[in-house]
Amino acid sequence: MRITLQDVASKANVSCSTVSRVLNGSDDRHISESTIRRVQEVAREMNYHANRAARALATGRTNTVGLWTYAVTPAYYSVVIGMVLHIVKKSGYEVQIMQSCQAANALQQTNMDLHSWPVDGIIAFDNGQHVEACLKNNLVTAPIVNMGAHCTKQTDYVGIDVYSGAADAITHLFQSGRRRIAYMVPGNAHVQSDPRENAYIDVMQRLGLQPEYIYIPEAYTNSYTGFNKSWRAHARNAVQDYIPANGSPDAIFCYNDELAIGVYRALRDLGLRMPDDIALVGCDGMEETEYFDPAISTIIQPYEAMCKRAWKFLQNRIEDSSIPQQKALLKPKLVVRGSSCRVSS
Amino acid sequence: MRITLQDVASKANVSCSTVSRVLNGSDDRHISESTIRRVQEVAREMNYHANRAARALATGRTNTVGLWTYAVTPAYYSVVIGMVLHIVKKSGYEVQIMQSCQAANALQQTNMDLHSWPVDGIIAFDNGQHVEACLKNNLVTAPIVNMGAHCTKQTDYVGIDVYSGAADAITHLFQSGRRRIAYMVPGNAHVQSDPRENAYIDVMQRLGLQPEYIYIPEAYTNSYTGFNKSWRAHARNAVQDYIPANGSPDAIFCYNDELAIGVYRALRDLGLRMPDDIALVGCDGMEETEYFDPAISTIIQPYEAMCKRAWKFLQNRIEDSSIPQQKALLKPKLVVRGSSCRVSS
DNA sequence: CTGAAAGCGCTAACAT
DNA sequence: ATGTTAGCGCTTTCAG
Repeated sequence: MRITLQDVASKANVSCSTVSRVLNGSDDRHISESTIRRVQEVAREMNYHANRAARALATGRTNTVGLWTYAVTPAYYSVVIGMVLHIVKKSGYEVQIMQSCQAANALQQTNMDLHSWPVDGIIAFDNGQHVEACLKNNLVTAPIVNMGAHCTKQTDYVGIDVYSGAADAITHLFQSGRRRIAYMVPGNAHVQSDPRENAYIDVMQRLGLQPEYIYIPEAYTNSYTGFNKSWRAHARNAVQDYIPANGSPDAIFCYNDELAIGVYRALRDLGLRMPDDIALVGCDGMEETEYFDPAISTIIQPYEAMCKRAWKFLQNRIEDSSIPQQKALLKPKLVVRGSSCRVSS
Repeated sequence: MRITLQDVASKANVSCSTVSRVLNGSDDRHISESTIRRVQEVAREMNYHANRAARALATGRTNTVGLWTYAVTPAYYSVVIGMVLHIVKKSGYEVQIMQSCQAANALQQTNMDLHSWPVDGIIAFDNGQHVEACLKNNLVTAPIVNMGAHCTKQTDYVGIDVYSGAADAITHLFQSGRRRIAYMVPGNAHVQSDPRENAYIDVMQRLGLQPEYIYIPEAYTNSYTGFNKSWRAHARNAVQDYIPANGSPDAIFCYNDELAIGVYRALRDLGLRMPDDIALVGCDGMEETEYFDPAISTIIQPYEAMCKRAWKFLQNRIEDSSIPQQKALLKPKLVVRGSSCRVSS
């Protein structure tokens, strides 16, 4: 069977408390060098590893952090998930992924998850509203760090200033001569009061231009799992319908890169050339945007820095819950490519 | 604090064993209808949820399954991960993701993971070799179901017959007049004895054609995490170097779609037209392949069926470890698009 | 510096 | 049909 603390203790001729102390490196107690060495050696040669369940029961801490994400899809979500797994596991924690995209019962689901296997802390990615709802309903006792473009300010957070990135994008389009600049956005609830959209509205107004929306029906984007048809397909369909009916804008700025890729394909379908006939800018910095021809302009988000910072914040908070609120705001970066500008490709 | 079984028991005026029995629905015991109803009601109104750590300690089962994957990246890995999470969580299990891509210490890492929080079972995706290594070293006691194109036959498995898909692809290229058909493949260890490659070798030989390889250096693909430059970039570079030096093949068949996308871009860089000058076929069925222009031909894998089947197999095995080996082999499907054929797009 | 013992919340014999 | 009790493997007072 599995090796227990007792097994190690017997073999090393000490009590299990001693083994526990050695292996956890408790500082307050002094243990003789020789005992330490002996115990460590025995533990290693027996290939001993503490049973986390038992430890969790004894300490009340699970050494697990929850990762809240809207979905797990081959887009920026998975980039962030991969990074968080990598970073957090290095610190000896496990990661438990919770998807909040089953919109209808998200709260209830979260409630279950939280109660069944209490986590020591939560990293929430782009889920400000969900976080606020959980807080309001007293669902969570574990500390939360919120990160991404849609952060609540009620917790520690590592935000990304998408507003500035989006403003840069609109300005760039204007400066390269575009006037009819449309914004493509999913109509679903989880993106209410989106900074990209606010930037779009503000900058368009300042420039004296008329906002123009291309919507993706809420129904399509509301329950996005690996099983569904993706946002790309819906974006493609939307543009295929929209442009013949309304004529072509000079530029389309998209809520994210998945949509931009769908739009890209629709424009090719319709025989419109980028950047000559129409300019295209996405958002998020998904790597594949660079592989289209022309490459698709986008707003690159500093995901790695964001994840590392968030985990640092969470560790601080777990260690001492009384520290003042931790805040950071990272800047994304507009990358102009061939889809919106004749210069580069 | 958290609600315990005892709290519920007190409030319902029963013992905790009764509560436990009611909530777990033990069949062998009979409990009065009224008690059942009362306990359930109290539990619900107190928002009681069992502590998994305590349960795990008592039962020796964690209600957690390990998901072994090579990496977490915005490619087919994340499609599969999203599906597994979805499917497995619905059965009340937690999922613990383990990445085996840190090649050097994969075994050691796995060893640690396995011992620290024992899982009830493991779903291993595309990791046959790693699975075999773990088996050989007696690292695993939990049952394993291996799924994907690289399965070991030593466990229950849900394989995908990529050999046939790849053979179809080569045949298709030949039939549309291609003769110099190159195969692009990463040179790293985790794909030794790959069915695609075997199919390539066999079919080329049968057709009397000379195999031709475009390699991606092992160093690049060996430690693929979210932090690294992706395979796409390496594929692009490889082709940018290869074709000027060796002239252009009539067709390139790629180990996966990420590579195909990199190749796509390199061909555009070099001014080569698809499908006129050269044909391109990828493998895996990543959705974005459809959004390039021309759309990239690929081999679509039945991921959803695979995941569901694998979980079924694992549940069977967990329930009764003595059942005979469970095997399934699913067929992928070649999808011919504009990158390899003038007809469709 | 080390050991003994209580207890974390739950399940599963074993009683009744 | 329900209650009592003995652990599961670990941490952590409290003794010594």
